[in-house]
Amino acid sequence: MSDCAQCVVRNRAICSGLSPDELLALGQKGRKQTVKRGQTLVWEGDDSLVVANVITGVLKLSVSTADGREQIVGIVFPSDFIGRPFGKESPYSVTALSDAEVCVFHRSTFDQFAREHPELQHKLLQRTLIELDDARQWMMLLGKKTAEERIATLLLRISERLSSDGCTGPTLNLDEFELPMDRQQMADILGLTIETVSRQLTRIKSSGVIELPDRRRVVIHDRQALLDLAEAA
Amino acid sequence: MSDCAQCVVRNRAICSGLSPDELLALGQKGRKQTVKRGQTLVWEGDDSLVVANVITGVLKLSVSTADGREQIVGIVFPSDFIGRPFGKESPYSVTALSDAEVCVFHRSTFDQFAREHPELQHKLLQRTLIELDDARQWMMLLGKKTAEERIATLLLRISERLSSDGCTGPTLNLDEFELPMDRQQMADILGLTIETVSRQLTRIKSSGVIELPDRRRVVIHDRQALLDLAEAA
DNA sequence: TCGCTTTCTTGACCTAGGTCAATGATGCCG
DNA sequence: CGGCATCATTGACCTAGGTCAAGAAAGCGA
Repeated sequence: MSDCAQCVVRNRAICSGLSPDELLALGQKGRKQTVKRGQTLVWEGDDSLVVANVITGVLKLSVSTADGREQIVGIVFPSDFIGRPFGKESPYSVTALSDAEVCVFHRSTFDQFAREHPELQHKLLQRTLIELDDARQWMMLLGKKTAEERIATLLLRISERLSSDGCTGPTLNLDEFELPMDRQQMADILGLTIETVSRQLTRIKSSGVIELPDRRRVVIHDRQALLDLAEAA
Repeated sequence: MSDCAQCVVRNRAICSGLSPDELLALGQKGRKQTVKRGQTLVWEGDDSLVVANVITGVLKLSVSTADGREQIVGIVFPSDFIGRPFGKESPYSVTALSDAEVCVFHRSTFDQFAREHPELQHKLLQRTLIELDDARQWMMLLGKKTAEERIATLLLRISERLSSDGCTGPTLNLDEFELPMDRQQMADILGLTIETVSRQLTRIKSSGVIELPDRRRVVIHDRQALLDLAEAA
């Protein structure tokens, strides 16, 4: 890794609390890697050899049953952290949903560095706690919400997440965005089938709350209505 | 708190890495509290004022929708940690499923102590990472598993968790245990209704894989068969 | 621009699990 | 004990969402 000081996610990634020389030390241990859409960086059950920061792109975390059912258990955006520090096996696969750039570390190297730098470990803890809160919110969605509520919730979450990325670029319009995934992947996140996702999207579209100019693009016309559809906590 | 050195969970709780004098310092900041079955220690959305270690008993973490649907997003056993350090609001309620004893700290006091003791923070991080892995396994269950698979998975998980508690007592029989929750709570964990839970339990019982001597008691006759029913990752 | 492939939508039908309503157990307190 | 309240089971029925099967619409390489 050459220059962390120029990194587009330097203010939001876990590196952000480090002093300039710590940053340099950590930076020397990492390397930038590009990942093509569809490429899997880590396989479920494999030894967890790497961790990484996401610089650009979107990736999914997924687990599968023996008979091939897949559940997406997390979506990872720029500035997010990937991988399972302090653990031998990765409990999920990490796969790119779009072309992506990540900043990769050997897990053992990173683990050691983290243990020697409490500030980094604290950042990691904070982030993990937030991820846990998110995962639990998602458990509520998967356990108790209707298909329509799930779709509405997902659209809102993605729109929030994508717009909050814009700290280096111009402020993005919260109400118009590109889905970083196809219908099947939406289904795998929401615990639904692709047909149900499609049907609910057309339903919400017909009601005028959203518009779908093309497969990936979403325009939210009435955010309050969408919030009402998403209901709940 | 008087005597951490005698604490029954001292070897497994997050305190376990601390030196004797650190333990003493932390111990002086905490206090033992009993919680009655059904009593709520922390409310969803409230300011998160306390964190705690569970000494005895079982508690649930739950989130609710505006219209009263409840999802249990975590079950907490002795030696587990409760609460949301480094965060203002608790994203879930914490309620006792049985009478329980917990060792409570003011959140801000605990936060500060943790920041000053990297070893404690590391333990907390490790534990949070495991909880996150568990939550994600549960997302798979909620998103993709059938009612029968869910029930089988829950029974196995509880039996593992209860038997691993026995580090101070005699080794408990893994295959016979008391459910720390009623049918409604099982339903709320599994994203099912009470009727479905009941039906699936009788189905599995009829097949001879388990026995249900009374409301709470479970005997696993054929663990492998139960594993097969639980299937998946 | 033309095929070819992949993705998405839509329709017809089915089923796992939800809902509603009794009925049966099991406490528990007097 | 005996009467009530809680909890669990069971049955009959219903429905949200799954399954299966066509199409329709994009993307894309030549």
